[in-house]
Parts: sequence; structure tokens; C-alpha cells
Amino acid sequence: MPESPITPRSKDFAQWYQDVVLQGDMAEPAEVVKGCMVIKPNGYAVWENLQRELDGRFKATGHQNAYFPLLIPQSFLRREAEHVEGFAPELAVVTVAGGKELEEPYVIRPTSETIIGHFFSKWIQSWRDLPMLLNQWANVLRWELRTRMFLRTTEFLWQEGHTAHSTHEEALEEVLRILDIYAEVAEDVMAMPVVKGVKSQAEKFAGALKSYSIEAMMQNGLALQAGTSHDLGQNFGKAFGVQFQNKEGQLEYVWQTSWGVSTRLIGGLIMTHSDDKGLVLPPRLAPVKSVIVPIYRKDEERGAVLEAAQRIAKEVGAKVDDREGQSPGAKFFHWERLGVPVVMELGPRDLAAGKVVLKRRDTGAKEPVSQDGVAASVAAALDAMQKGLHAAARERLRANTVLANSIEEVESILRDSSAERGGGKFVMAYLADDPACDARVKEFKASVRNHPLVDEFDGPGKCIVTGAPVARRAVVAKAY
RNA sequence: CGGGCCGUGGCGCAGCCUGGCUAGCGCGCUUGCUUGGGGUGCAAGAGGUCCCGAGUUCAAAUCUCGGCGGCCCGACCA
Repeated sequence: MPESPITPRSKDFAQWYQDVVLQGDMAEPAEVVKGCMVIKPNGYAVWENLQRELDGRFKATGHQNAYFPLLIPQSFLRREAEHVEGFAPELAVVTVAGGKELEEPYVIRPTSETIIGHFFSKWIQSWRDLPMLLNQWANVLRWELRTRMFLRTTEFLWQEGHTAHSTHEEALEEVLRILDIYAEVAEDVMAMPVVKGVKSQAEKFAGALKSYSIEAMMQNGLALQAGTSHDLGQNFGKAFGVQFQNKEGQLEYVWQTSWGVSTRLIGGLIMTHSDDKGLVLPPRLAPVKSVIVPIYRKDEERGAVLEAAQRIAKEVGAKVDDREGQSPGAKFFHWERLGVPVVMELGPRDLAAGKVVLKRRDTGAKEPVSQDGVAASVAAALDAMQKGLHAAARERLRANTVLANSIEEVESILRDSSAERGGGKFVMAYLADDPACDARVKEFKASVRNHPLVDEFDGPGKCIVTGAPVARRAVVAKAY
């Protein structure tokens, strides 16, 4: 990949990304298992914070968590024709268990629509059973040809929501409600701007009527699908015989949805904010929000400084880096690499002045603040950083989106990879949802990411559009 | 699965072409002293199936063949 003109990286972006993941102590390749990775405590803590944000929103909208088996009878996948066709190439299949060849192999779930469809058929009889709103936090496995840490690993962690409704309208409401939740978490929590939209027919989930996605732009201008929400129609309802008796006593098939986000979000987070010095974590997701590095020379200084550091740390909820035998400089670099939003310096000079020096990870700006009210200063800095990261990322998205008036102009822009034209850009144009369009941009290794539901430059709004008209705005970009 | 690069203490690498000393270096780690406002310095130390297998040879990290694994670029995909 040629170095993108819109990123200041000195190194190749892929290499840079790898370095940040490793140096930020987020994860490492599993080595012993092809295409898998080990998520280390730093990375997992970010995932836990994301889980908490998402799960709270799911609960608040009436969803309940449940758990379904890892192994799925192979025949289940065959029940939905498009679904099996879409997933067959990347399935891992268990054929031997207990030392014997199995009569019917199991597949390790690549996603759980089929087994959940099976149970929906047992659990749903009446309109009174609907809507059924379930979510599962789980691992899934897809034998991808090419893997990249966090962005595409063979095994990954995710949440998958599965719901059943009595009408298509209600199902579609659910699909868009979830898409809004995803966008809200991406924007407000991750500080990662996204474009909400409907996928083209060529790009939709195998077995869905329509798929909706949030698409983010990484620092090199490549798109990243950060979450999907699917309108499954009655496809799985019919495949698994999920029927209910309506108020009129008629048997009907349910309308289903499914939706998910994965540990891929962490990859997106890194590629959105981090810099050459290492990880940059938005305050709302940072496991450690602030650290105090005490500075002292003599023993009597040491006592006074540490005492003050502990006091301030308690007040602001910071961590004190009181490791002996490490110079302050080494500690600054350490926390910088790990992406801690605010690092405070506290030495004899500050002590004498009643101050403490605050340093923000994103801007690198140092500011001495009074020890009285330091909690408020830190909170303000964290808040400013959260907003600053979001604003910077949103501006990058805006600045690197170009408009085109026709598919021909889209092609012309993609052909020209200069910074002003197609180099690391989102290209917006009115396009028909036609596989021919997908095929044409694919010539340039780009794809129709989605057809936006709201005007990207109006900021995050609620999804209001249902159904795709013949020609509508589309985002075309190269993607991970 | 195609093309390219690679596999040597925890990490990053040199050595391989042209086979031969006790397999080196940097970082990290341990111990002690020192230092401390952006990667202190010194000293001593621990740590190795040179990816695996077969072959050639008196002798293989090095040469040959086969495998496995990783990264980057493609195709596939969250």
C-alpha cells in the first residue's frame, strides 16, 4: 500500500497499526492458533468498557442477554439457502468427537441465526410472545483467508442481537434503533464518526432482506465497517418454522432482525485516534484515565511528593506511578505509549507552588493547575479530550469526503489516487443499488460501503429513511 | 490459495551467499550502587530444541528437499 497522503505516518500504515497494538500492550498474535490473537489485559479492559456501554443501552431498550451453543448442527445452516452459501467457505467443522466419527458434523458458529431460529420456533407460539428481544455475548469463528489483529481474526468476540417481531414495520424499527445505538456509542463513547446507511444488495448479510451498517474512516482514509444491523425479513422464520398465532387467530411467520459489533471496534478505535507515539484512548474508554508521576531527588522530597501524589490521586481517581528505579522520563513514555489520556507531573517545584502539571495525551499540551480543584481540572481535560478527538476525527472524515455526480465520475476519482482525488477518500455520489455499480467500483478495489440514511455533514441524527429508492446517495471507498 | 519477505534467549535483529572457534548484538529481565522536570549511568548475572522433519557432509543456524508458522500485497470477509 502506498503511503496515504492524508496520514502523517512515517511508516507504512499497516506496520504502524501493528506496532501500536503491540506497544500499547493490547494483543498479540496467538501463534499456536492460526489467525487468532490473544487479547491482553489492556485490550480486554477497553472491550469491557465497550461492553458496558453497549449492554446498558440494550437493556434500556428491553433486550435480555442469553447464551446459545458454540456448536451448531451442520444441517441448521443448510436450512437457509443464501446463508449457507455465504458462510460455507469460512466454516470450521467438527467431524470427530469422543473418538468417533460423528453422524452429523457440527460447525463452530460463525454467527448464531440458525440455532437461535431453531429455539425461537420452540419458544414462540403467540403474538403475546412477541417481540422477543435477545442478545448474546459470545465468541464466533470464521476461517478467513487473511487476518489482521482486531480487524479480522479467525476467532473474535462480539455481541449478536436476535429479535423476532410480529410485523415488518416493528422489525425495521428495531433494526434502525440498534443502528442508532451503534452510531451513538461510536460517536459519543469511541469518538469515532460513522456514516449510517443501508448496504447494497451485493454487500448485504447472507440471508438478510437488507443490511444496515455504520462505516468509519480510518486515518489512512480506508473505510471500516464498524457495526451491522440486519432486517432478516421472514427468511429465517420460514426456514426454522417460527410461527405465531396473531390476534385474529391466523398463523404467521415472525419478522426477525440480527445485529452485531465485535472486537473489531478496538481496531477501529486504534486506527482512528492513535499516533506515532502509541495508543491514544478516548477518556470514556480508557481503563486508566489519569496517572501521577511523582518527581523527587532527595529522601525528604520523596516523602512530601508521594504524600501529595497520593492525596491528589485519591481526589481525582488517578493512579500513582511510584515505581522506584525508573526515571520520570521513562514513566512518561510508558504511559504515553499505553494511551492514558491525562498524565500529571508532581515535583518539589509544583509542591512549593501548590500546583500540579497536567498533560493531555492527544494534544501533548502541558498545563500547570492549582492543586485545589485539581479533580475539576482533570475532569475538564478528559472532557475536552473526548470532544477534541471526536471533532478531529469528524473533521478528517469531512475533509476526506469528495462528491461525484455520476458513476463515471466516481470511477474517474478512484482512478486518480492523488491526495485531492481518490487517495484515501470517501466518494459520495447518487448511485442505484445495482450489482453493476458494485462491480464497477470493484475494478478500483473499492466498494459501495453503504447508502447513507442521514446527511453525514449534519452530524449524527436519527435514522428516518426506510426502504431504498432507486438512486440514492452512496459512499464508495476502499475498505478493510 | 497466488506473489513478495521472513522464522536465531521475552522482544527486535546480525550471522547464512562462501558449512568449521565457546552462536553474537541491542532492548527488556534479575541483583547492587547511582540517577531522577521526557527513554540516567556503571558493574555483575539469568535466559538458546538457531521453526519442524529428512537428506548431503568428518562437520549444518548456514547447503538441498519437504512440511509448519508469521507478516505485507491480492482474491474472500465483521
